[in-house]
Amino acid sequence: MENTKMSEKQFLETYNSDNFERPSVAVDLVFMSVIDGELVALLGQRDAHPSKGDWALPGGFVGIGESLDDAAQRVAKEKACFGGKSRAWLEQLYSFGDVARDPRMRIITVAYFALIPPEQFTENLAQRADLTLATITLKGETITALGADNTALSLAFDHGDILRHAVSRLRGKLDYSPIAFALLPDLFTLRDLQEVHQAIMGKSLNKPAFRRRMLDSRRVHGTGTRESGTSYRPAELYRFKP
Amino acid sequence: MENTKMSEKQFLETYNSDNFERPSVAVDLVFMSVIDGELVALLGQRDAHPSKGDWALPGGFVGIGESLDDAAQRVAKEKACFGGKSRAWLEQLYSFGDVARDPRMRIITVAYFALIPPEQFTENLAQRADLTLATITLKGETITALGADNTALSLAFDHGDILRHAVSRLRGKLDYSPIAFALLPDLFTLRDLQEVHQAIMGKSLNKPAFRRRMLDSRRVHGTGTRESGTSYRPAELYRFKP
DNA sequence: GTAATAGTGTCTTTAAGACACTATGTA
DNA sequence: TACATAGTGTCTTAAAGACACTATTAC
Repeated sequence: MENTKMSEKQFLETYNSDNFERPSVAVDLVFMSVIDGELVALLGQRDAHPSKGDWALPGGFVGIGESLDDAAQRVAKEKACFGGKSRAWLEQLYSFGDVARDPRMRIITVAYFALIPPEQFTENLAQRADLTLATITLKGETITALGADNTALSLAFDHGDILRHAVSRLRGKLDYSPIAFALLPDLFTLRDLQEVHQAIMGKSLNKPAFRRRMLDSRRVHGTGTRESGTSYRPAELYRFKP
Repeated sequence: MENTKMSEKQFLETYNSDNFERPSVAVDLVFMSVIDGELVALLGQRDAHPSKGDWALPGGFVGIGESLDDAAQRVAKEKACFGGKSRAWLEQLYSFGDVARDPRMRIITVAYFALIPPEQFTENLAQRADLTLATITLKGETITALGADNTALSLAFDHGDILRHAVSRLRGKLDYSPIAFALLPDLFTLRDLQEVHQAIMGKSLNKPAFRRRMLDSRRVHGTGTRESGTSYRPAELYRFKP
C-alpha cells in the first residue's frame, strides 16, 4: 500500500504552486420573512446571460481575507441594504458545489439565510426596484416562488434547490430554535407568532395547543400592553425572552 | 445609490482575470460508527507542522472538475480505504471558512460525515496503523475525543468544532432520518439499535418505549431468525425497511 | 434447575388536538 | 348593543416513562 501521508504532501506542494486550478467561492443569501401570513424571499431578476430573465438570490464572492460569515454579512449590506441599524438572523445553510451549476465557471456557493422582521423588509425594499418579494411554497419536494402578479417565477441556476433547503431548514428548526422571533418585531401578539409558525410549516395550527406550548416554553412573556388600531378586542403584546 | 448590478459585472471581470486571489477548497470527513455502545470517529495524527502531533480528520482538496459530493466520495476511498464493496452514508455537514483556520493558507473546508457499520470500520482499519478510533463525547458544548489509552486527544485546527457539529447533527436527525441504520449491519437486534441511539444521544433510553417507537415507525421488520453465539436467550434479528 | 437477557402488560404522566365556551375590546 | 377576535376550560387521544412481570435460550 502506498504511503498516503507522503502523497498528501506532494499533493499540497503541487496545489500551492498554482498548477492546480482553484474553484471560486461565493455566498448566496436567502432573505426571508413572513408577510401577511405568507413566507416570502428576496429575488432579483438577472439582466444578463446565463439565466437571463430568471430570478436569482443575491450573492457575491468570498474575499481571500474574509471568513464565510463575514462575506455573508457584507453581501447582506451591499446587495440588499441590510445592515446598520437593521438586524438579521444570519445562518449558514448548505454548500452547493456541482461542477456545472454555473455555466460560466466553477463556482462553489455557500448559502445562508437571513431572517428579517417584516417591517424592516418592506422599509429597505422600498428603495430597490430591482428586487422583488416572492411568495415561497414548499409542498413535498416542490418549491414554488410566486411573483407580485401571482405567477410562478423561473429560478436561476440551482437557486430552487437553495430555496428548498432554506424552507426545510426553517421547518426543522422551528420547534427548538428561536428563528420565529427573528421574523417578528420586538413586540408581537401570540396570533402574529402563530401566523409565522403556520407560514413556515405550511399548515394551520390548533390555537389553544399553540398558546399552551409557547407559554410553557417560557420563551415569551407578556408585557401587559396591548396592540392598537384594531376594530375588535386588541391582543396582548409579548416579547421574546432569550 | 450606486448601480449594484454594474458593480457586480465589474467585480466578476476582475475576479476572472485572476487579479483576485481564490481560497482553496477542501473536504474533511468525519467517519463515525458506534462500537461497543460508544460513538467513535476516525482520526489521524499529524506528522508535520502546523498542529504537529495533534489529531486531525481525514481530508483532501476539491478538484476543479469535481463536485463537493464527488470529492467527499473520493477522499473516503483514498484516505480511509472505504469504497468498493464498503458502504457509507455520506452527508454534507457544514462549511468552515474562518480566515486563519489553517495557518499555511486560506482553506475553506466542507465537512461531511461518513457513517459506517462497525464491522466494516474495524475491517478497513486493521490495515491502517496511522489511523485511530477515538471515542467521542459531547456534553453541553464540550466535545472530547478519547484515544485507545483513554486519554483526551488534542485536536488539530478547528476539527473539534467539526466534530461538535457532527454529533449535534446526528442527535438532531436521529428521530426522523434513517442514520441509525447506517451504523448497523444488515441484520441487527433491537438491543443493537437501542445502543446506537443511546450512544448518539449520550443517555440511556427506556426499553419498552423504545421498542414500541421503533416497531410503530414501521422502519424495521423482524426476520424470524435469531442472533447466535450468546450465552443467554438470543434476540430476534431485524432488518431496516426503507 | 439457574443465569441472563428477550420481550410484554399496564399504569401513570405528558402533551397535543378538538371544540365549545367565556371575556373584552371597538364601533 | 352587536361584532369580531382574544383567550380559556375541559374532554379526548396519542405517546412516552416507569416498572414489574413473563418468556426463552444457553449452560
